Amino acid sequence: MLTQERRDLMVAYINEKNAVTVADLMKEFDASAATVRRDLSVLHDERRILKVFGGATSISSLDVNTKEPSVTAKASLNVEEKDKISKYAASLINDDDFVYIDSGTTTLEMIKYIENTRAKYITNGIVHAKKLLEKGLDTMIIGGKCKPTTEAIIGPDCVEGIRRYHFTKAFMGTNGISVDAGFTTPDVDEARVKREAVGHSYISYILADHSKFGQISSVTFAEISSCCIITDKEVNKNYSSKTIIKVVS
Amino acid sequence: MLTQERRDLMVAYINEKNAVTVADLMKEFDASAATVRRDLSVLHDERRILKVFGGATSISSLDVNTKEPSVTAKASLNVEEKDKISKYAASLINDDDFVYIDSGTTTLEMIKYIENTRAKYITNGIVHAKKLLEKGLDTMIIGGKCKPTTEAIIGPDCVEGIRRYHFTKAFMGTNGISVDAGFTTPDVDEARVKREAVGHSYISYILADHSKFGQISSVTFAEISSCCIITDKEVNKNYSSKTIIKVVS
DNA sequence: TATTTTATGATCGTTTATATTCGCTTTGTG
DNA sequence: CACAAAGCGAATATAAACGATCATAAAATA
Repeated sequence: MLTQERRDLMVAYINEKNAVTVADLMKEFDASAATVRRDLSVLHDERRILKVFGGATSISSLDVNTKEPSVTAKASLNVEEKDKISKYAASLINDDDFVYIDSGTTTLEMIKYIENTRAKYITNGIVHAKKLLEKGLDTMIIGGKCKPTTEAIIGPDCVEGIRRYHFTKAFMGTNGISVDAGFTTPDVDEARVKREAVGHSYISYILADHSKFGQISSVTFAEISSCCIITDKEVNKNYSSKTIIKVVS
Repeated sequence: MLTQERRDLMVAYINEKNAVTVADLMKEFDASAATVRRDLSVLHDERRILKVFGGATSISSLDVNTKEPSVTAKASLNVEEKDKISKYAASLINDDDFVYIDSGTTTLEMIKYIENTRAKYITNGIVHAKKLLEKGLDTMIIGGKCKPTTEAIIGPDCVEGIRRYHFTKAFMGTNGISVDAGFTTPDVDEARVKREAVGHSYISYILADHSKFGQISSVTFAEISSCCIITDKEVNKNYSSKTIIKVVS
């Protein structure tokens, strides 16, 4: 059997079983322990499996949730709500709109549902730009420094880049919403970019599920009354007096 | 049996079996090991199969991303040569370099081999930026309009964006190299971006396998003497008098 | 027919994959 | 905590596979 063939089959085998020992693989593929370990090391380097002590596990079972490792179980439950929010946000885009799409997972979700091909789109998310292009949309990207973790574009060049445009609609993500602190995010540089984007948009929409209400991160990027919040549940009447909230059923 | 006929049948055979050894093919097609290997090398360069140690595997089984399905059998892609060129180019990057990486497949290959984490990188390729980030490198992206097919960033904003930087090294792709026409590419907008990048770099390297020599596309983006060519084979002595050529063994 | 181009098979030094062995580290259990 | 068992990476030797080269044969071209 070919080396490559054995490794390909090994990946399939591990994915099927989800977790296997070195001994299992030795029997299954009739190879020595050294060979199996070598294979696992290679496949691990290729990111095709996860090599662990004693054997290997499928990578796919974990990879789904690794996007935001610090997020607690509480937040990850709101998948369905986020989906509805994204869908509604996408439906707001009209012909000839000049749309800014903020980096972040919520806005990324939104791109799936965008249907309007007559609008123009601009984003500071690398993955966002790629997704927009794949949908055949008229896409632009803001230049600047790339942030490793979130694959967002930030920095002074980015801020300056935004400054020359005037969007009709901006779709933003946030980490916290509070009446006093407004919309907040943990990263200073990201906050600057967000602030500039909101400032250069005719209307700004914040996409946030109900868990974001009452949360405050380190840096404010917009006042509570400057944006329209799209959410799934209005948790507190305090907010309605300050800003417009669209509750998605 | 015709050589071409044998190779066509070989592809079908490999696709059916998904993975075969050289010995298998020798028996099946009654040819020597040398001939089988030669065939496999050709078919690999043509991206019709995957040549691996000991034999070959079907390409469809693994490579989900069939980026260029329209490539005809005749268009040899010179995989091996491109690989060597990319590797050498990557080795040229030093500490504190400010490196521009042009969009395109050849330069994308190059990123795999980049090891210097002390240099700064800037690119107009969306996928390039993503790959650079994944390697943990200090990455920037140029802003502007996104071109759907190549996922490159182009347009006046992009040109203006480049204008404010001064690179120590630029790594460029090209479609054609000619003594008279210089370096050429089919797209006008892409040519403008390339021209600007070369103009703002202390040294510019052109990554091109030997098949690019003598080719001329619609738009010139640099004179023949303005860049250093990194290639695998110097086809014509005419070039050496005009520019510096590094031939990779 | 003479010459060039292309395909093929044999040889040879080099590279790659493998199994085995040997210390060292991790894990689990008393 | 201590100790045994299992797992691990590194080093090594061996066999298979490889690419490069060369000479020959077939096909195309002039």
